Formats: sequence, C-alpha cells, structure tokens
Amino acid sequence: MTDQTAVIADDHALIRQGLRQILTSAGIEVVAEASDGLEAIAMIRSHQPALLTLDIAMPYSRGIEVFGEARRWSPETRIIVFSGMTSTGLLSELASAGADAIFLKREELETFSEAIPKVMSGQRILGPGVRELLESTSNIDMLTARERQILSLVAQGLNNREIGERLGVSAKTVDNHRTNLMRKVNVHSVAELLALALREGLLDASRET
Amino acid sequence: MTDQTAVIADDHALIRQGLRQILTSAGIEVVAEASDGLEAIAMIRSHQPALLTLDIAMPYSRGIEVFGEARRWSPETRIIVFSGMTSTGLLSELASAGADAIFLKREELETFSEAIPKVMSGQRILGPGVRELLESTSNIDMLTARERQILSLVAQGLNNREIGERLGVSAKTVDNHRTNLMRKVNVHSVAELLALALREGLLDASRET
DNA sequence: ATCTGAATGAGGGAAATACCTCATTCGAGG
DNA sequence: CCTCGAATGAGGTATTTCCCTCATTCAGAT
Repeated sequence: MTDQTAVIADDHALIRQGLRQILTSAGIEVVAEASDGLEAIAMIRSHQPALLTLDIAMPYSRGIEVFGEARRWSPETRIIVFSGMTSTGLLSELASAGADAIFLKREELETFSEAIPKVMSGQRILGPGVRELLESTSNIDMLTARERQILSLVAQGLNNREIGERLGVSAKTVDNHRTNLMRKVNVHSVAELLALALREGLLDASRET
Repeated sequence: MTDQTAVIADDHALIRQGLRQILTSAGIEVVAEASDGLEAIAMIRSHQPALLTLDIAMPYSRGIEVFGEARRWSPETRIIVFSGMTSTGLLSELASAGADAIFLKREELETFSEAIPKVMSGQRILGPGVRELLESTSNIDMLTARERQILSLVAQGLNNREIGERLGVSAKTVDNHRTNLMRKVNVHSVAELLALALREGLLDASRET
C-alpha cells in the first residue's frame, strides 16, 4: 500500500485523460480507470490502490455511496473527490465522511498537481472553491434530510400526491414539509424554489448514467 | 493557415489538459488557451489558428455568440465545439451555424482523436451523442422565442404577474404563453416544466464566469 | 389576396399550491 | 425526566396555476 498507484473514476473520458496526465507526472501509476460507480467499486476492490480520484457526478444518489463503498473495501486508499456541482450539502457530507481531498472541477490545474503529493503523505486538502462554498453559510444547509429529499422530488416534477405515494406518506405531510422548507429558504413558489436550488447546485443538471 | 496550430477554449483546466494532450498527439501545436469567451475571441484574433476547440458552457447566452465572433474574426479556422449540456436547440443552432464538429464532453476519447485529422482536412463531424440528440425530434425546439423567454423567466422564479410586468404585457398573456408551451412539451406543472428544461439544458445550471 | 403562426388579451372553472394553526409520536440530548 | 426537533397528519383559506374557449392584430408565406 506504500506503492504509488491510483485508480481514476470519472464518466468523462476527457477528464480521465487530464487526470491521468497529472498523476503520471506526479510519479503515480494509474492502474485502472472507471467510468461509473459500479466499475469504480470493482476497480477499488481488485486493485486496492494508494489513491482514488472519484467524480461525484450526481448529488444525493450514488456519488456519496460510491465514496462510502470505496472506503469500506479499501480503507487505506486516499480518496480525492471531484465535484462538478456546487452543493454545499453534498460537499460538507463528503468532508465529514472523511474525503482526503475535495476539489471542484473548475479549479486550476496547479491546485490539483500541488495537492497530490500532500494527499499522498496524509494531508487533507480542500480546493479553494470548496473552502469558499463550505464557509458561505447559506440557510440552505439547515434543511433536514427529509426536506432535501422532498426538494429533490419536487425538482423531478412530481406533485405532492405523487411524492407522498413515493415516500409512503400523505400528500398533506409533503405539503407541510414543503411549507417548512420554503420558509427556511425564504421562497414562495415552486418556481422560486427550483430557481434557488438550481442556483445553489442542489440539483443535478442533466445527468446520464 | 495550413500550419497545424490550435487554440483551446474551455473553462475547466482539467479538460484543457486532456485536449492539449490529444491535440499534441495528433501533431497539432497548441498555441494558446482561453478560459472564458472574451479571452477565446482575443486568442483567435491574434493567433488565427487552424483549429479552435470551443466549449459552449452556457446555453442561449454567450456560447453561441463566441462561436459567431470566432468565425467572424478568423473564418478559416476550423471550429470543434464541445458541449456539456444536451440542448437539442443549441446543438442544431450550432450545426446550422456551421460548426466543423460538435461533440458532447461525455463522448469517448477515440471519438475526439479520430475526428481531429478529419476535421483538419475539411470533413464535418458530429459526435455519436450529438447525432443521436439531433435525430431525436424533441418538441422542445418548436417553442417560439417568446415562449423560451417566458420559460426562462419562470425558471428564475417569477410568477405570471411579475413576468407580465417585466415584459410589459398582461399576466393573462403570460398565462396563455405558458399554457401553450406546456402543451407543446407535454408537461403539466411548473415543477415538471423546470425538470424538463433542466434535463434538456435549456437553462443555465449555476454558472460562473 | 388569403392563410397561417405568433403574440396579445379575456372569461371561467378545476386543481394544486402556499401557508396558517393544531396535534401526535418518537428519538436524542441536556 | 423532560424538552426539543423532526416527521407525521389534518382543517381551512387565499392565491396561483392549469387549461379550456374565444377574439384581435400583425407579419410572413403561398
């Protein structure tokens, strides 16, 4: 485990290419690449690399779970998480779940390359963009888990009745959660709510996989 | 202009890294990189490269304009457009505006590297993902300009009255436009509408620059 | 010259949302 | 033990959305 091996997990080939380049230059051997969560877990399990670069493509779904699985199957592996989104909720979840480094994809190249040896030697790194986001205390991250879940379903176009069915609660309960969460973030219509969620990156904007 | 030079325009350093690698391997010299639209135009004007790889980051705003400007200032430059979004509207606009190649960022690496010499020799290429999207006749691109405008305002969280005020028409007119556009895309609530708009990349999902 | 599509506006009704109060349960923490 | 937050659910009302029909104007196409 003291060897310099890495697995890259990202659904964009172009990003993988960039990362491979950076890692190789840093003297790290890229032993496998994965383009989805399942593949990533498989690669982690079989290679037990010293480093994993993990793209959290979709918030509140598999991304964070892939992280957890990776940790579970290869606890010694340092994990660098890349996020395209800017969800403070997800970011802080990752931070407290023990990600060794978190970066936004939009960070500068130097940020990555400088961070790599530090991470390998055990330091924890947050990209500048991530640090900024985590410090900006939007009232958005005081939503409860249930409220976030409902927000996500609202954003998928479901109405209260449908959400209630999906979650196994009454439409009225959903209505209440909605009222509460809307008061918290201070908006007054679905449109405003989704506009905010979109702005804050709570939602996943057009995702495959 | 028969030399093998290229300019890369993309706001993600990681993607630029990947592209630079590919272009260099194809025997093309990357003479400049740009991380925003303005910079891109400046680079195009001063370098007049044989090739431009252009990231259309945001739909319906500067992306398509950057394309037009690039064409204007350097008509001989072949332009490869990369899109992260999947807006058929934007894609077909680009296609008819004469982009030499259009790819989704999620395409396979080979797709890019194989396409480069072809584009340099004058062929026009559409990535498989793009081709697929353009062929899937989504009724989304039969929205009128006014309807798109209203969709955009709805997505900003405004209600009918506010949109009416902003556009100088009655709330009832806005209501009618909404009804029409919702019928066209076959959705039945703001939430559904925005979910679809988001999915189709009609909106700009949290953008910096 | 006519026709079609786009934008404008209205009336009206069914449905959903927004939001208030109130109540119960349950688990975590002081 | 007891309080408090979170989740559940209900009653009730005002507002808004959704969507139907209908009408006028105007520009561009046939």
